[in-house]
Order: sequence, then structure tokens, then C-alpha cells
Amino acid sequence: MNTELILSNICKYISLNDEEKEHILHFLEEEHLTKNKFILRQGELCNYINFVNTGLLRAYYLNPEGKDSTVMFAVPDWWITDMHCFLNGLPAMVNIQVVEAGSILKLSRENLDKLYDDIPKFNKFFRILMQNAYCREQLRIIQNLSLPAKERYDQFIKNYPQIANKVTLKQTASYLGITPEFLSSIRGKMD
Amino acid sequence: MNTELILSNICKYISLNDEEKEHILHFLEEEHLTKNKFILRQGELCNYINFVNTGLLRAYYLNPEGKDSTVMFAVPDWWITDMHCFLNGLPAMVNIQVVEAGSILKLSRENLDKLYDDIPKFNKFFRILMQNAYCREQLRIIQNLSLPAKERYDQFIKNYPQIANKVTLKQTASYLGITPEFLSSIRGKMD
DNA sequence: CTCATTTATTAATATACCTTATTTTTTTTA
DNA sequence: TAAAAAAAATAAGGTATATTAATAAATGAG
Repeated sequence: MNTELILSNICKYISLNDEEKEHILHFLEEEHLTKNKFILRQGELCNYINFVNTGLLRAYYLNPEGKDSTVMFAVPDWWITDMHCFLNGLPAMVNIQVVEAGSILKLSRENLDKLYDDIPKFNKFFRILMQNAYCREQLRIIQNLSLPAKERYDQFIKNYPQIANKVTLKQTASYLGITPEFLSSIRGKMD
Repeated sequence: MNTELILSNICKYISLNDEEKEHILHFLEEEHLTKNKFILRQGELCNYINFVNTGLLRAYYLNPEGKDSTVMFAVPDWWITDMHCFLNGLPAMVNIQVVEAGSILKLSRENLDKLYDDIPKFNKFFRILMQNAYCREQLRIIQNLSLPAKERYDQFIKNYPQIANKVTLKQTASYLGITPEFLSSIRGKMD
């Protein structure tokens, strides 16, 4: 189990001694992921939060008419889950699917709760994680409300180049909230 | 200074003894707000997170072309700030303006940091606040991506009736990401 | 390697939503 | 209470984006 990345991720925000590190690692389950595998499906209980070690994942909502809306992508060093459903033990609203094969470390809600008890400063870590996530989502909302599609696309490739050149045009369009045909035409017009 | 609401807000998630309550209240500054007053303007440093005791506030981004996009409304028992800029000591991206007169309790970044040190479980409180905020924003993104304007409007009045019947049509349209004219026409077609 | 499937491109037509302008209604203020 | 200002409604015409369909390119399964 490759644990360097996740420990450095946590230690960006809180300091841990060796004992605490061991304690955390004990709660993690590794999973290797093949392309297109689902690690979560709409309607299933969402019992894990997942840390990406390698590969690329995508969370998306499929509405009753079959329209696919990408909620987020996750690359190495990112956490991904259906947060609302994970925290409240509810059926997932989104699918999470593997875009590029890799591996994740899974932390269950039960074990996360134990971590809060055993290592109280883990609350601080998770607080900062949630702060960052909230701020990112808020920025995305502002941009979705105030920018036309072409400029949202420009922002996307500027802010997430490592994602932009690994996902399909269709997935990018789904993240931007436009059709693949329209994104294709936007691209065509770029010089 | 009316402190009942904020204490009950905090005690929804963590328990506090009388000493801790006093300690927290000590860090708060009350401010009475007249209608249309700005408590934050784009470009100013955002040094406070604000708890709404009474009244109604609105955070919005004004883009270079003058288009107004509502980021959030805040009613009593809600917290409001420009989170990214508050946390990082940066110039605000949004304006926060009083829609309905009332009063707020302000907590500075410095005092919040002291609270984390003095009462470590305040990290848990803020973690939960951020979790809730993140989940709300994520849901809003999903809805913005997957629903047409009329259905987003229906959701808004269903989920936030106490806000919907206090803000103007113009402000509602700005929250939904459509023009007031188009919202008016949506309303006209409702039976 | 090859056929089947998915993805991307292109183009014509359609529609959700915007812009501008005018009128009516509501709110504010003097 | 009247005048002024702001908000809402209505309508015509315009544009960004969607839909449908057909073709080409890329990817994947056997």
C-alpha cells in the first residue's frame, strides 16, 4: 500500500507523529481500479470517502432524462465521495466512475468517526479540507453564473490542465454544462 | 447583544459549558444594519465571518460588464462571508449587502484562530459548518447543470420559502442565473 | 489486425434565454 | 399625499446553446 501521498496530504495541514500516522493508515483500505469501474452508483449507500493515489475519477449525476452532469473530477492527491450522502449515510445522488485506471485509499464513515475521537486534531484537518472544497464550489458557482460557455472552458483548461488533457470532450462538456456538439464548435473557433 | 441564537447554533454541533460560552461571546462584535448597507465590498479585505441574528443579507458578484450574480442569501441563524477571502486574508470577490434591516454578530479571523486554540472542539463545529456549506453548494451546482430555469425556480421557492418571499424578483433571477425579464415570464406562465 | 463501438466533427434547424424598449405597478421619499 | 424612483410585467427581435442527423476519426474487443 502506497501511503506517502496521503500522509503528505494530511501533514500539509496538521502535524502527526509516527504513532498517529500508523493509527490512520490502519483505518485505510486500498483498492485497485480498472478503467470504467464504478466505485459508487446512484442509489447505493455511500460508505466511503476516497483518496486518489493514482489514476483519475469522475463523479456525475444522471438525471431522469439521461442527461449526464459532471460534479467533479479527482486526480492523485484529491479526495472524492458523495459528501452529503457519505456524511449522512444516505443513498448516493451521483455515480463515481474510473476514467483512468489507478488506485485509491478508502476510509469508511465509521473509521473516520473513530479518527475524530482518537486523534482530535483530525477535526482540524477535515475542517480545512471542507473549507477548500466549499471555496472551490463557490467559485465554480460564480463562474457558472457569470461567464459564457467559452470562458468557462478557458478557465477549466487554465485551472485544471492535468484534468483537461485526460478527459474526453464529452466529459468536459458535461462538467461545463453544455453539449459535446457545442463544445466542439467552441474549440473549432479557437485560434 | 442578543446571544441566544448563536449559542444554540453552535450547540447544535458541540456542547459548551458556561465558561466556554462566555469566552466565545467575548470575541463577537454586534453590528446593526440598515437596509442597503454594504458590510463588504469587492476589493476590500474580508476580515469577518458574520452570523445573522435578524434581517436578510445577500452576497453577490458584479462582473466587469456589470452583471450581478447572487452567490448566497443569509437569513437569521446563518453564517455569511466571502469564505475564500476571509480564510486567506484576501480582497473580497463579492459584495455583501443588507436586503432587510437587522443585526449581525461579527467574528474576526484573528479571534476565530484564537477560538481554535482556546477551545479545540471549535474545529469540530467549524468542520460541520463547512461540510454543510460544501454539500449545499454541490447540490446547487448539480441543479444548475441539470435543470432548466423554471425547475430551478421551483426548487428555490420550495427549499427556501422564507427567502423567496422576501427578496425581489430581480434578486431571485440573479440567484438563478437568468434575467429578471425571463423570470417574470416564467412566473406569468405558472398556473 | 479488423470489425464494432464510442467519440468527435460538422451542419441545419429549433429553442431557451437575452436584449432592448415601453408600460404598469410598487416602493421610497420629500 | 404626491412626486420620484425602483421594480415588475409585457412584447418584439436577437443570440447562445440545444437537438437531430450524418460523417469521420479514434478506440477497444475479439
